[in-house]
Amino acid sequence: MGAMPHIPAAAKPTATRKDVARLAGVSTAVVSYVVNGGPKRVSPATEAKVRDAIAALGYRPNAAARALKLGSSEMLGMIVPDTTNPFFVLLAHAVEVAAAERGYALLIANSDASVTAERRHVESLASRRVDGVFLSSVLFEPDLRDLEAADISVVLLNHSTDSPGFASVGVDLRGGARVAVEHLAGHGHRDIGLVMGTSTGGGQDAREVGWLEGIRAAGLVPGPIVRAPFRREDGYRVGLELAASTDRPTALFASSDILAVGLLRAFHESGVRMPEDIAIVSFDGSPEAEFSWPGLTTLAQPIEEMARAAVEALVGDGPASNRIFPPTLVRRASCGCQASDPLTPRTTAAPHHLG
Amino acid sequence: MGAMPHIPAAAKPTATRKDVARLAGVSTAVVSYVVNGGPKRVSPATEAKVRDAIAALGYRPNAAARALKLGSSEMLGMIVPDTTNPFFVLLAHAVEVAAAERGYALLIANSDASVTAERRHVESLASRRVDGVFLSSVLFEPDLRDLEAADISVVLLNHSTDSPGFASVGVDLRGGARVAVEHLAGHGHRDIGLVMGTSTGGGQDAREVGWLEGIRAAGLVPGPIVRAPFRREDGYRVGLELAASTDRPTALFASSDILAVGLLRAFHESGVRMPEDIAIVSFDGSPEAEFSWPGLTTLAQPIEEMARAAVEALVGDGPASNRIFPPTLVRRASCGCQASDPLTPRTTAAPHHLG
DNA sequence: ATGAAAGCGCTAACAA
DNA sequence: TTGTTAGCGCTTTCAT
Repeated sequence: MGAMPHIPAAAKPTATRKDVARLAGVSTAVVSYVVNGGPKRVSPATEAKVRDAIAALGYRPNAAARALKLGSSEMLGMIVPDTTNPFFVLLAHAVEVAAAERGYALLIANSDASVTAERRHVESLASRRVDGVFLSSVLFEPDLRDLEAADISVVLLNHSTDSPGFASVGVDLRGGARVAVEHLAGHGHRDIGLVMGTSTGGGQDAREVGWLEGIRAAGLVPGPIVRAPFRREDGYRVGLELAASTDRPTALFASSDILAVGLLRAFHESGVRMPEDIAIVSFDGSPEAEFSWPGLTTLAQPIEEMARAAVEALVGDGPASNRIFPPTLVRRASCGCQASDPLTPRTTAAPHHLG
Repeated sequence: MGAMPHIPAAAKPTATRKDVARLAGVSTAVVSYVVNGGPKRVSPATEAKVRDAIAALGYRPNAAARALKLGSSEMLGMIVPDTTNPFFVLLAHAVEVAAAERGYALLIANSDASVTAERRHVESLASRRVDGVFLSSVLFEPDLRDLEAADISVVLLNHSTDSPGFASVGVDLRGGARVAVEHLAGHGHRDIGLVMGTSTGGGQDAREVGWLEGIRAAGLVPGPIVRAPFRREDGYRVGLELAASTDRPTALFASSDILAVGLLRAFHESGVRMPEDIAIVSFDGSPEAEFSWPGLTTLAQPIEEMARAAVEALVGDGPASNRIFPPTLVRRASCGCQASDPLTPRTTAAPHHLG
């Protein structure tokens, strides 16, 4: 306990509902009615007495008891695969806000891209009887058995393939990638490579499909594909290789901002100018893309909307659905759009929308 | 519940401890003993029977019931002021890991630098009967009354002034700032400015004190002080002003990496070269400092250690203490240390440690 | 409009 | 070594 900030002598045992009832001269049921605003009505006079007693005692309902009785903890869980990636961090924060709006607290667990940790966390969340979990899984095809067994609802967050029977919220990876490539082609590029993030599960990432579609649509030949884990340092590593290679493409689509951040750094060190020597468009729309040098043209994910949709899917009462949101192309300097590269204003003016 | 991923027909009511007891042919107490490993011993044979029953039923203890009985939720709360700042995000993650090591889940709440939100979250955490909270307050002198009233332990995380009676964990802001300035002075700079982040509460930030100390120690005259909120865009804004000013200092100490990231961007746009025209040292040691261009020399906070110490302070049994950790100077290119600016290896070799 | 009381699932003191 | 049982604080049905 060493951390108590006050003089222990003052420690009064936490007031319970019974104490309030006694002080207010009513039954415990009545206290419940006023605290919860129902299910029965109470007369204004008694209500006032109860409120006074609550205030006098500093009474605070015990969430555990409530959860036990109700069978609902009014908590939601979220499993985040990578706190090193600002995209997930922003997403988690947005979810926390959206959940709070509906009275739910959020228990966040980081799986750090480990399947074992993911399972362990599912276990812990199930035990805590969360009312549902947002799973941003490492796996392409996440293992939902534990969740099923525990009879807890899931929404797959950041999942972009339609999976009948599951609720999911994601972004249109394929369409976004395609827009990226077409944008680059619009700048006159004919040799457009792909820097693709690799994830744990198998399965092909839709960004790769979209990239290829964009290439085909522009009547081009696919440029080189480079693969690396979704981390800045791996983007850096492959950037160094790309910079040194003799048949370097003139443009690159990077499947994530953090990969692009690594590329930027590698190209700077190698004296490869952007966008003159190589143009880049990336994916996510994180703050790092905005403040990098040059600013990264990126497909911004509508994080708040996705978070809201996910919460709705989890605790709302619509049917299970697969919601796919379109990303927005935010033009900055890395693709060649802006020569002077002024900072993108926060309130993005008239962005290009997909779909 | 539209989000259920399985065929509802299969939904079996969650097994309780009583079901396990029945199936194993023992009493509920015995089940408790094996689940909790005590307080009584059970024979290996019965233990096996119980474990089988648990597995067969997919039994999972109900944390709410346990919390109600024990008066402890085995959850800790953390109030984070700004999820836009990677430092806090990393810190929260480290705390989550450290807490998990001791069997605690972490309920994270973002106050977004709002005092109202901070209070609301304290309220909610208190109601959920968390066993303690980590408070990274917006306020210089946080308001602990609610926490006291709720009789819940607190450790002030990211709090660097000694406050008798409170447990706190922080970094040596003053010493770090001083090292930064001395390092810059060592590079020959005589005009060293300060870009200071402003926070909600009053009170002087120790980094400002340290900066001044460093200046004095080097026998210099204080350079200009510029103040801005702790955000990338504000760093950018003041960077633009600094770039345009006629009596710009030759070096800058920025009180946070994110401020420095904004400065970097502004200087690039303005054609101010770093470190040639202006050298920069910042504070925190976030990944953004590592991947920026040029790489930022920064005072890295020992986040994992701080997190561990905070958890220890909250749930360990030592006396309340004020732990101050020394930051480490990580040399990169922004101060003028590295001409070629290769990426700092992850395993920082022989860094300079503060006393 | 208010009250009495059962019971949510679990722990641990006490009994056997 | 194992079993019985009294609550933890709350919600809500069923009386009054």
